[in-house]
Amino acid sequence: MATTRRGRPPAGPERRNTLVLAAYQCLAEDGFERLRLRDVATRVGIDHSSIHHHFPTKQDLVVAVVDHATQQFRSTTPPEGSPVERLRQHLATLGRRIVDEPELHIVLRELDLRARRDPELREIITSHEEGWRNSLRALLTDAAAAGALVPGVDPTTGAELIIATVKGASLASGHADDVLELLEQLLIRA
Amino acid sequence: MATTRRGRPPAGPERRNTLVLAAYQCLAEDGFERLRLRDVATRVGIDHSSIHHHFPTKQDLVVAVVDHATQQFRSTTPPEGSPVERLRQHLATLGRRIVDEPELHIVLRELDLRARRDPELREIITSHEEGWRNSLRALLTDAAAAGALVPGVDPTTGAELIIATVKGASLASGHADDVLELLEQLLIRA
Amino acid sequence: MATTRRGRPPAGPERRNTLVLAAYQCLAEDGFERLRLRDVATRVGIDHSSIHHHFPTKQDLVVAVVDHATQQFRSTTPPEGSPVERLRQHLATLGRRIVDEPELHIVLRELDLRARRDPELREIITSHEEGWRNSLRALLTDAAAAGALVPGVDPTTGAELIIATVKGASLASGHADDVLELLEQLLIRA
Amino acid sequence: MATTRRGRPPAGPERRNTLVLAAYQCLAEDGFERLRLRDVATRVGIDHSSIHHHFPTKQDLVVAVVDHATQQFRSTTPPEGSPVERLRQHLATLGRRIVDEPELHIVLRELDLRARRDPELREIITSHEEGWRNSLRALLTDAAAAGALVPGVDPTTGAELIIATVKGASLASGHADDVLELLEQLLIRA
DNA sequence: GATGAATGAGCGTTCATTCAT
DNA sequence: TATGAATGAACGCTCATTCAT
Repeated sequence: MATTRRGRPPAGPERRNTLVLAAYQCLAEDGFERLRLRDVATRVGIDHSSIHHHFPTKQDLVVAVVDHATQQFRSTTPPEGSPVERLRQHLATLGRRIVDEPELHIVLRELDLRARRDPELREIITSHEEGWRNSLRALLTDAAAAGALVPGVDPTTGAELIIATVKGASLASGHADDVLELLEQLLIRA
Repeated sequence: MATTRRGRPPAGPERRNTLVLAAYQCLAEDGFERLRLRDVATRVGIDHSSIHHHFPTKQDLVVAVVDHATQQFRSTTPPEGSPVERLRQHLATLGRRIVDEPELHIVLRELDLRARRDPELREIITSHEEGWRNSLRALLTDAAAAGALVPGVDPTTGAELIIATVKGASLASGHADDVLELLEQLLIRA
Repeated sequence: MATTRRGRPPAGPERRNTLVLAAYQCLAEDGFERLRLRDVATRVGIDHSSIHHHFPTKQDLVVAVVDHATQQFRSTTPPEGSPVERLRQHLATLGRRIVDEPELHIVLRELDLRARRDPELREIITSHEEGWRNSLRALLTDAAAAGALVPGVDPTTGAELIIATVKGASLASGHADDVLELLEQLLIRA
Repeated sequence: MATTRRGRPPAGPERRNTLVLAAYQCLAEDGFERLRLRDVATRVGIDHSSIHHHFPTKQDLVVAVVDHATQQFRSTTPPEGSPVERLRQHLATLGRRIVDEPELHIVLRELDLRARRDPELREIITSHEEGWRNSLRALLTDAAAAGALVPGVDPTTGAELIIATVKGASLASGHADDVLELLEQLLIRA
């Protein structure tokens, strides 16, 4: 019942995931501009032409990376608790992650730009972002109803502000935690 | 009264600027990933090899584009008036521009990502951003001294917050004006 | 009984050697100045980009050609017999070959000149020539000890003289055999 | 009567010679393979397109370089004295020059190879070499008639041997003087 | 004469993709 | 599945040459 071979990464259906992860890391390190199937293959330890057995085209691999990245992000979305507390934790978590592991958010920013010219990616990215936006809007609406928000904050625009700040903070990742903490203070009633 | 134009594209020393502008537009449309000297040349109406007469390498052209873009941005930095008014106008101007002519800020975001791997670009981008940051910090410090800011806003972090939000807003450019207006309301005492 | 040949050029691991041979012939015909990967590829019947599958860079192919040429030459170095007889046969063989198949020696002369500016080639060429030089020196020393040489011939300088004459004779290949025969007569006691 | 301008090389008809000299030096340093009109122009201090005012094509400049090089060589051909003495001095002069200023002979070897594929150069080179050959043949004939030569040396083949050795010695220029001295000793009766 | 701008053919190299094994 | 060989379009860049100024 040998489930994993020695040394070499496991072949079989997991190979797909390994490739996605490798491509994801390549993207984080070198950007779309220098994303090469050969590099991805080298990272995994297989021949570059073998990639096409798992992903017919480069674009298919890219799409899989987008799925991976958005799922990674989804795991950071609001947990349980009061609306204010959930908002607080959401921003705190994002701030910490951007500082500690900037790769995910860098990749997401690469994808934001790429999605402008790539309809297939745009659809995935947009739909994912829409989920995030709705979640934030609901959170803000609830928090406002509970009187926990600074008055005059439209939940829709507030959600947009949070999204923009998180995105921008991930481009200059050094102070993302401080920036998002300040944003939180400005939004939530003392 | 064009005395010399006859079919050929208008040569002369402006050719360099024309090329920079064309490259800038290519970058805005297709991103770094698909920036091709041949496309830039076609846009200007010359042979692609002629580019090398003005810019020895592609990188040299890219650097010139970075200079152009940062200068374009600089022209939006705070004008005259009271600190609060200048901050207000700065954010308003940026919001309007991001909505009306998103290209500049898209290009700047491309450059942010590219600068992560390109030391030459990083230096230019960093130095330019440092100027912006200092300007914002001074503005916030003055506004705070005048008691016009919401209390508890550290000027340094505040500047960082503004930068992050502007950058993020330029990636989802649709509501940049609303987002930046909200940020302004949150920062400035009613 | 060709079971697999059908139109396509005969691939397989010999492709590398085929390419080296083709490059060698191109070099003999057109010189370094006009050595083009596209010409080499055409000669072999493959696309020029395929060369890079076997030789990452043009220089790698050139190095392989140098190895080929020096090995070709090595097969003409002194065989068995008395020192005088071996020297005689060596010069006779070289003279005949230069007249009959001048390409090899033309290529070697191209390499001599190229090696002046190419350290990688210089090392190979120099080491190969050193072997030849030592072999000649030993031959002359033995022949002198046997009293078969004209008196007053220093083996080291004698080896140098032979090398120079062979090289020069290959540039005006018409009379190489006569020239080398005369040299032999001058060196060896009647 | 200012015959020469300050600093800059003199324009006018001497510009042609300056260019030939510069091209000659480029050729000595980098070989035909890397002979670039731009480099020649830079050396002279003018724009590369200006070369075409003096030499319509690159080939024309090359031809002029060939003329220059062969003339340089001609100035080393036998002077006055007895045949044997003239032969001696000829070889001694050549040996010394090859050691002291190898460039001329390196260029001549470049030309030997290039002439194989370039009919225009071949004609010049061949005609020049024919002069040298005849001169050597006459020298050897006279020396033989005077009983100063080792017996059994056919003047024609002897001339060929000298030419070959000089050429070959210029490719491994280090010991050219010793080599040619040995050749002289072998040819001339003690 | 000399220059700057432009040309266009051609170069070595890259890379996603295809396909027989 | 995986590989090695091959493809072909495209790329940044080079360089002799042309030509208006």
